Amino acid sequence: MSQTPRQSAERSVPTSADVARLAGVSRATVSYVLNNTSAVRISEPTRLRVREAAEELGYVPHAAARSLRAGHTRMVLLPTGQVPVGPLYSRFLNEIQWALRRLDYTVVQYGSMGLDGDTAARAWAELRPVAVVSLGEIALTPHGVEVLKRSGAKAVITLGPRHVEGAHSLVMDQREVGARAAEHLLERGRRRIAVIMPEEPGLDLFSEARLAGIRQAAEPAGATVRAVPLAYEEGAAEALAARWRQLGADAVYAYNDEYAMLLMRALQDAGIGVPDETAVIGADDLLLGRLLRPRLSTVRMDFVTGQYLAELVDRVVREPGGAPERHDLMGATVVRREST
Amino acid sequence: MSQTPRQSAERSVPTSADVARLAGVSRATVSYVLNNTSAVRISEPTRLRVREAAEELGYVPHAAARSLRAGHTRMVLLPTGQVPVGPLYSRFLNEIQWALRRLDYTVVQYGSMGLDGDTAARAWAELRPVAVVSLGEIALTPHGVEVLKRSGAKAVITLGPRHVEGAHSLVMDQREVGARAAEHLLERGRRRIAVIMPEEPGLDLFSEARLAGIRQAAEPAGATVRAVPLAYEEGAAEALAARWRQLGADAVYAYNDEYAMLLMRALQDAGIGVPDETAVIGADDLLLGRLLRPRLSTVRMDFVTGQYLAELVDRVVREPGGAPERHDLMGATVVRREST
DNA sequence: TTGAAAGCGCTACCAC
DNA sequence: GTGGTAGCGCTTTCAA
Repeated sequence: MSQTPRQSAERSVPTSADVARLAGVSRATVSYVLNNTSAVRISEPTRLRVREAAEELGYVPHAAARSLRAGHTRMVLLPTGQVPVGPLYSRFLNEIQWALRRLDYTVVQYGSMGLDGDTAARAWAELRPVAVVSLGEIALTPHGVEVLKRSGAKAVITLGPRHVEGAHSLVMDQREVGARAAEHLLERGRRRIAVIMPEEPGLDLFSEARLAGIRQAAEPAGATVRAVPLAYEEGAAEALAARWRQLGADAVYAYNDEYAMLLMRALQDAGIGVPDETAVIGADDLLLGRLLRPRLSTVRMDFVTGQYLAELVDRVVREPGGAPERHDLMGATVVRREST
Repeated sequence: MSQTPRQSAERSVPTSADVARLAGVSRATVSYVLNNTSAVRISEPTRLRVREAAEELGYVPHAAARSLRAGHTRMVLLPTGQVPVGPLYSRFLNEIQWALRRLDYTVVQYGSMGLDGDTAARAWAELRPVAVVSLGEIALTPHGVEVLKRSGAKAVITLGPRHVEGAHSLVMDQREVGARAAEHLLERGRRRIAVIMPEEPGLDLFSEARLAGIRQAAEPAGATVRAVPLAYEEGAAEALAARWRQLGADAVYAYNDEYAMLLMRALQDAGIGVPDETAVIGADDLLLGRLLRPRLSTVRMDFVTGQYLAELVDRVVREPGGAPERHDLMGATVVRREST
């Protein structure tokens, strides 16, 4: 045996060979029984003996060995990056897991914080997933997609602001969010728009795109747009509110409802009238946004459902031939409440 | 070849044998070079040839094959259940992933929604993780722990309300949270306590324990405790507020700050004074709780850090002999603000 | 310095 | 009905 011996003290992990020995049958038979292989008929007494032996030993099949032999896996890899972006995202994550499990895939989230796109892609490829669904937190490059496909991934699906060469991309153009917000603010007669940029890491992909959308919509109309960084802390919001009038803004788009609420409270405490002096709008339509007064206006996104995405994964896995598709699907609508 | 041939159309996944062939060396040499095996000296020209060949083919090693050969993995499994319970939890999840990655473990989150404890344990065991850190969303049984250990898991660590036989348990007794809240309310002269129980699934383990803690602290002191279900929706909160006076409560503990804020707003809109008529206290010390007026009182938990837990995992993996330990570590303190 | 070969656990082909 | 066995991709011992 070329392998170093196991630590003698502990009983070693039972294999199908152990089950076979205990049941007095061959490993093949064990495999047939435990997998209910229909192509082969095993007598009832034998089945029983095998099952009992497996039970007694606490046998659990070795997924790696199985997939090595099979030449493929049913693993769908969901890379996760920084902190989940919000409740919307969490809900989506749950949905897709549910839906994929129902389609008999094994869903594995793989934390990839601090890895750049190509390093991450390599790490994912080592696991030989049948599909990778990148939720846009890690920037997947065309090269990364290529690596994954070469490693056997049938489906590489990205959900994010941009199309990625070679992958099926669900393009959610976050600029839409900014554009809708800007149009709304313009309509309300505002011309000097501040845009809150979260200082927390990992949100850049979203916040930059939303800012760009605002610029595109507002500047041609003669409005000014100014990016203002803000950390998600009470003190930071207070400090910003204290110098708010110097900014000379008559409206603010605040990345999402959480930042918007934080800022709105600080503005109010500093004696700045909302919406009279400054209109405030967020995004994501969180329930909490309805609790402050005035109620927070927001931009709601029509997020793709997990069910839809799971079905897409399954379709592409079964029919990998199809050319990479690009779906543009982000729709965004303003929910006007009292803060604008 | 007993395996069904690959689809002829697609180029098959490159293996180390392909690399060896292209570089004109043996598979052994490829392995030495790519793993920088120090026990063996390979000439620089050979190294280069191997590296180039690997690069050209886009070779990525097969993790399953590697761990099958090695007889063990560096995978730490983090089962995830329902929706993350809150921002506290998300932060913790990130921390532990970071810390474990630094210790050279591969962190994998495995969605286990809708599986009961033992089924889930079996599914986890198939992956042969070196450690499992159960965050208490899935109820791990002593039998489940046994299955995992038999499958080679060196460390099984649970973080939850109860100790689990055979595992290292970090016992966070959520009753503490309820007890602190109750003591605080009693101290403020309240005697009829309502306890909001979320109707959303997956929170029972926490909410029930917190309720029990309130009962233990309040009832001996002559206060009454009444559980009141509430869905996380504006309408539900409104309806509850409308019949609030019939409940005859002078204080409410609302599971966490989000439910507390939702309810507090509804109470205020219904003309019920907070804290005069009804005191409101939440839990988790969310930033958002400081935005409403009156500011929300809350119970803050001293959560174990991800760093600490990662080090525990590593220690147990390296020294699996130690007897399962039980650490009681939940501390909870009231943060009094204006709502009580 | 490099190569041949064994074997990790499993499944599926083929022979009995 | 059941068993023998090859071989999935990889690492590592041993021999050359």
